[in-house]
Amino acid sequence: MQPGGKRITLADVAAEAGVSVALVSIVMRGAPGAGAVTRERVREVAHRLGYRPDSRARLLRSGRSRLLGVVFDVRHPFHFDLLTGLYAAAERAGYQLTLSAATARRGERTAVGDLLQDRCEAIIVFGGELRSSELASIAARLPVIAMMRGVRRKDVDVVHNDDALGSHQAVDHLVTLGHRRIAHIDGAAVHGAAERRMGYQEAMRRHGLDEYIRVIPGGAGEDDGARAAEKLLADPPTAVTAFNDLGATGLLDVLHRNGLRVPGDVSVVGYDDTSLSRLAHIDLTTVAQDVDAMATRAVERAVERIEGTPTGPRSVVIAPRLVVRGTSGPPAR
Amino acid sequence: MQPGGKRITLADVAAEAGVSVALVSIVMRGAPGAGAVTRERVREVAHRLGYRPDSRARLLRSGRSRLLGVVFDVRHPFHFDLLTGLYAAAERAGYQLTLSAATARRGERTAVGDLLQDRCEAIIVFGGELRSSELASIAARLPVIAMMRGVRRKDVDVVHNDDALGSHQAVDHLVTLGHRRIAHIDGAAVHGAAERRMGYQEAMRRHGLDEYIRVIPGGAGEDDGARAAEKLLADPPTAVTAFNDLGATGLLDVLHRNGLRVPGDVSVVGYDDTSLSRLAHIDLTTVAQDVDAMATRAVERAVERIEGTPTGPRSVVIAPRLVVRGTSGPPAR
DNA sequence: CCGAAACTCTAGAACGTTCTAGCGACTCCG
DNA sequence: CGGAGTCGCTAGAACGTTCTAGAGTTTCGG
Repeated sequence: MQPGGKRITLADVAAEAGVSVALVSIVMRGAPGAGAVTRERVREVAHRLGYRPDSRARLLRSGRSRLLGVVFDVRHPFHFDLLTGLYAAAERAGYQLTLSAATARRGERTAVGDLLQDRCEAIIVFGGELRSSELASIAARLPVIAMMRGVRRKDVDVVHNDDALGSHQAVDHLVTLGHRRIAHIDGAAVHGAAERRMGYQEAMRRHGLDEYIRVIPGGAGEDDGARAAEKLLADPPTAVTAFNDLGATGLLDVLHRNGLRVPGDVSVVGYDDTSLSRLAHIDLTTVAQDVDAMATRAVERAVERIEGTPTGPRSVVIAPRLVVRGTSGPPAR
Repeated sequence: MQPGGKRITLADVAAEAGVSVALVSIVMRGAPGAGAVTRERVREVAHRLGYRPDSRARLLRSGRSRLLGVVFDVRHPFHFDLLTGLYAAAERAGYQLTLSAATARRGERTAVGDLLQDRCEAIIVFGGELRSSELASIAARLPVIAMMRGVRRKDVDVVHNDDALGSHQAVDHLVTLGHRRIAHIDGAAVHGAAERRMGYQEAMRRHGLDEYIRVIPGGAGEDDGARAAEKLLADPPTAVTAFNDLGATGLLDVLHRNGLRVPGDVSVVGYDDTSLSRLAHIDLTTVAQDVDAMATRAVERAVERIEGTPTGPRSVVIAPRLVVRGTSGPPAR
C-alpha cells in the first residue's frame, strides 16, 4: 500500500456523509431501504473519496462470492477465444470470473489449487491434464464443469463440441467436392482425438468409402502434423482431415516444400478455427467450435448447479460448423 | 456450495483436534509457537478433513494480500508468453497473481476495475489501451507497472523492451547480409511503433544508408502488413523490417502471391517472436523480447514499491535479441 | 530450589463487509 | 385521534482468518 494511501472503507464514507455504515452498504449495493436524497449524497461522497468495495470482505460475510473459477492453458490459442465468450456469459448470469492459468512451468493441478482458496462457487476447467478421478474429488466440494474433454464420472458436468459430427462435416465437404481418397491425421491420446477419428471413419463408411479409410498417427503439435505428412508423401491422398489446425499447418508446410499444391493436388481441412487458420497466409478450411454457445452453456450449467436447480443432462454437446477457406477444392482430374 | 458440502474452517479443524483456533492458524502458517507433536497432529487432522485456507478471510485480517493484479489482452499472443514468465517471477518473490483479461467485448478499463476490488497490492498492465492519466490516477492508490508501453507520468513504473535497439539489430543483421535498400513497415499509433521506426531510421543513417530510408504506413494487424506490402510491390526493396510479426505475416503472404521469393528476392524481419513466427510454415526471422527478464523486472519493481524499499529508476529497459530464421538471407545479385 | 527465561498454548479483538432486528417518525384509514 | 403500516435509518452480530497479550508449564543457571 502506498505510504499515505490508506484504503477507503465504508466507515470512512459513513463518517464523511454523517450516516451509519449499514446505510452506506445499502446504498452501495443498491438495496432498498434508503431515501432518495441520502442515497444521492452518499453516492457523491463515496465517489469523491474514491471508495471501492472490498470484494473479499463482502463475500466473507455474505457467503456467496458469485465467482466462477476458470482454469485455462496459455499454450492453447483456442482457450483465449473461449475466455472471451465466458466473460460475456458470466456477466449475463451475474457472476464474475477468476482466472488461473496453466503454463509450461505451472500445471493444472497448481492452477486449480489456487482457485480453491479463492472461494469461487464453481470451477470450469478447459484443459485435459487432470485425471477424471482428480476432477471428481474436486467435484465433491464444489461443482466442476469440464470443457472440451470427456470425463468418466457422473459428478462432473461436461460441455464439449461434437467432435464426431465435426469430422462428418469435414468428410462430407470433401466428398461433395469429389474426393474419395481422404486420409485422417490422428491426435493420439489428446482429448477429442478418438471421437474425431471415429467420426472420420463413420463418415467414410457412410459414403461407401471403406476401402479409402487411412488413419495416420499424429498428435497435438505442428511437428506431429509434419511427421504425419512425411508418411503420406509416398502415396498422397487427394485430401486430408487433420486432428487440429496446428497439425494441419505442419502438414501444409511439408506439402509445399515437396511441391504439392494446395488445394490443387491435396485439400486440407483443420479443426478448431484458431486465429492461425484465419491468416491470409494459411487460409485454412477448418471445423469451428461454437465458442459462444459452449461458453454460455458452461456458465449455465455452473449456475444451475450452484443454485441447486434440478439439473438437466450432465453432458452438453454443441454442434460445430464447417468454415470453408482456401485449402479445400475439387480434386485434380 | 454443494448441498451437504459445508466449507471446512479453522474452527472445524480446531474442534476435531481438540486445540484452539489460534493454534491451528499457527500450524497452518508454519509460524513459530507450536510443539512438534501437536503440530503434526493438527496437520494430520487438517489434511484428513480436507481443510483449505480461505484466502479472503486471511487477507482481510492481515491487510496484506501478497497479490499482484495483472491485466492482459486475450487478443495478443505475446501476452501469454509474458504470463508464463510472470507466474514464475511472482512465485519466486512470494506473491500470487490474479488475472483480469481484456477481450474484444471487455475493455482494459473494466479489467482494471475488477482488479481494484480484489485488494491486490500492485497492478501490472500489459496493454496500451489506457491513457497515461488514467494509469496515473490508479497509481495514486497503489503501485502501477506498465509493460510494453511508455507512460508520461512519474508515478507509474515502466518495464519495456528497447524497441529502438531491436530495430538496430534487425537493420544491422540485414546490412551484414549485404542489403542496402531496406524498408520499414510502421506500426502507426501502437505503443512502441514510434521507437521502432526511429530506431530503424537511426540504424540506416549509422550505416550511411540515408537515401534508402523508406517508411511505409502500417498498423498492428496482418491486414495492415498486407496493405503496406501492396504499396511496396511497384518498387520492391531487397529487405523489409516490420513493426511486428503479424504485419510481417501479412507481408509474406502478399509477396508470395505476387511471385516474389523470400528470402531470395526480399528478406523479411518481424518483431516479437510470437509463436506464429516459429511455425515451420512461416519461419520468420524476428526480434525477440526477453520475456523472462521483463517479467522478473516487473515483479521486482512491483515488490520494491509495495514494500517501500527506496526504488531505483522508474523505467526499466530490457535489451531484445535477434532470432535468425528462414526469412532473411543475402540479397539477389 | 528459586526466580527468570523459554516454551506451548488460548482468549478475544480486529479486518470490511452484509444482514437481522428493531427503533423512531411519518402516513393513512376508520 | 389512535393503531397499523410504511419508510428511513442504525446497532451490533456475524463471516474465517491473523495477531496481540498473556496464562500455564517446563527448563535452567546459579
